[in-house]
Amino acid sequence: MKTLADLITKEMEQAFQAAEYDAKFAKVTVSNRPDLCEYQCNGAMAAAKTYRKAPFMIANEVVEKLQDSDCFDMAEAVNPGFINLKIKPSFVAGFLNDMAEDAALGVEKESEPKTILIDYGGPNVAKPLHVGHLRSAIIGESVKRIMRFKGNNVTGDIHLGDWGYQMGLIITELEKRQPDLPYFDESFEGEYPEAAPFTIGELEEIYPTASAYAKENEEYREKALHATFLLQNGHKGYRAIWRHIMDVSVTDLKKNYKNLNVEFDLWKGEADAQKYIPGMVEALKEKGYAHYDEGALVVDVAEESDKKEVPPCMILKSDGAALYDTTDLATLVEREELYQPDEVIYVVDKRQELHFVQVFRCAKKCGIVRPETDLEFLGFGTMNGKDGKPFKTREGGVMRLENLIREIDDEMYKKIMDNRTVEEEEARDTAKTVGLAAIKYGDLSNQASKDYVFDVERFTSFEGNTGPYILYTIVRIKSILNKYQQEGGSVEGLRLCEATNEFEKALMLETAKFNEMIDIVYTEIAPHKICAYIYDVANIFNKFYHGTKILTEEDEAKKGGYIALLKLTKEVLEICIDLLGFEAPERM
RNA sequence: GAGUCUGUAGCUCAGCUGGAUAGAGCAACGGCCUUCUAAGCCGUAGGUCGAGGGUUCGAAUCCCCCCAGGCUCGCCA
Repeated sequence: MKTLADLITKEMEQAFQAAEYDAKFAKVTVSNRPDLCEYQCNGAMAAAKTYRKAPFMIANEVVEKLQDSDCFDMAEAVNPGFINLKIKPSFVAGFLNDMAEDAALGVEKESEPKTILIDYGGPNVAKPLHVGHLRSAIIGESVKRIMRFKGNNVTGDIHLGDWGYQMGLIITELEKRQPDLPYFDESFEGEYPEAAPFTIGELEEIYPTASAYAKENEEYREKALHATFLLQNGHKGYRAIWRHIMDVSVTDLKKNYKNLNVEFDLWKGEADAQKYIPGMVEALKEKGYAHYDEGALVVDVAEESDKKEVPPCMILKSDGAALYDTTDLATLVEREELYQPDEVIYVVDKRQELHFVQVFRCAKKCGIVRPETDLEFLGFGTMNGKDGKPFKTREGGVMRLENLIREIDDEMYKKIMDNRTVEEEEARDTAKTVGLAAIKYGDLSNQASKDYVFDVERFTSFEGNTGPYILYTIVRIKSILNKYQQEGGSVEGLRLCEATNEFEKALMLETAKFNEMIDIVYTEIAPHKICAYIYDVANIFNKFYHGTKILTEEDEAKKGGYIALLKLTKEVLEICIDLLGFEAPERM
């Protein structure tokens, strides 16, 4: 269904035309002076130049044509040429009743659904998740849900870092510790054990140990590099170890992402792209796109309009090995073959922008993707600590994600136990739900592309513009609706009434902006605007709540209207937080 | 050095395809719980929107220049 702003603009267009002005000046926007009006049109001022006429006169002529509109309660021209508007309560109520009947609350699905692949998460196997992985997961998940809500065919791919030097390091360290394992016996002919020779805990210790040792011991480093080479060239025993690493690590990753309420459709990784590399490299050479430069195989991707030099996309190092560019290109080959996406969105640290510019250009230039494929780089900023520097533990180390979440949950749990008398188990559950909302809202309420400060104290204080405040508002609404039902009322089939006070009107107008807001968020890929919106809704609801007795209202029709408005507000908020990737508890 | 992003209240951030008096939250101060959850509501105080120039009837927003900071700049990912 149309947005409220569109409906109003249409009405305004008719008035402009009736007054013999071009309808293109009729755009109506939300007022920036809520004390004066609800919506406004600035078109008369823009039209003044075209028609060589005072803006105020134009505004007046247009306003005259609006006097018997069934849309506006008030339309007035104000100096220097603003047209100030107030919407008829009946018009808003009608709009909201239509909205309430629609499962998507008035949001239209994409008329031509696209096949979209979102590449996010990007953890490395065998390494614990740390705070650096948080943003990609949170933002990517939200973007996925938004795209999907608009009716697109969306696939989320975790794109594991599961190939390369790190694997060689683990294999080398493992051989050093347990040389008798059959994987290292070149003459071994039997079946390798099914169980992995390490736990996730051991694995997470092996990698950093090996990595540190390789930096000081050249021989060890050479060995690890060689192990990497052997693995990539199909060494049977190393392949078996690799599979163990994958099994153990992916099981653990799934558990961790589940705790974050983040879900991937595909658990593909860099390893899956390897088999596409030889063919791709051959094709690039054959078609003449790639050439050797300083010993490395590269594809030039510089363009004339570049303000700065864009280095070529490197396909093979001078020693013949593949690297980052290669794998990402091969992944695109794979994706094209398996999914033919119309759009691929990369939710990645913004520092990787240049790399993706190179990869995208190369993929387009060499026909790895179709010319019309939309390759989108959604770079996000760094999560900083209170000091404005990248987030660290108190000791200065990298903060593990699990620990961060635990810290927030514990803080949350204390707060719940202090404030309310609830069972311990319920408090634990609620703490998890609210803690996750605090983290996700804290992240998503900032523009993705900017760095932001993750302040544990602030995020656990739960006041003001926070996830918990939003949840608290939803819980309040739920509580009233539940009580209404306990008293024998039914929330189904109720109709919203015309607003009779300013708080109710404000809430209705805000709720009515839902589908317009979603469309903006969708086209701009801007989850933070959902946060801004629900914060407004929550604020306005709380004002309304404060000033209006709902359940004790004696006029039954009016009370029914209130309940219908509450139900709709709750649905709007719940859809929004679902798009952000968290949910509300029943009580808190 | 080049490119790029950022600079808005003490702190953390919105607003940036130009509109009327630049908005929130936190922190500070003062009110509101025998009544639907006080994780709330109401109020007070706090700003030459980094500096300067320009375009415009109108600039935090667009253009130029300068200052400060972050990030990136071919064989790591």
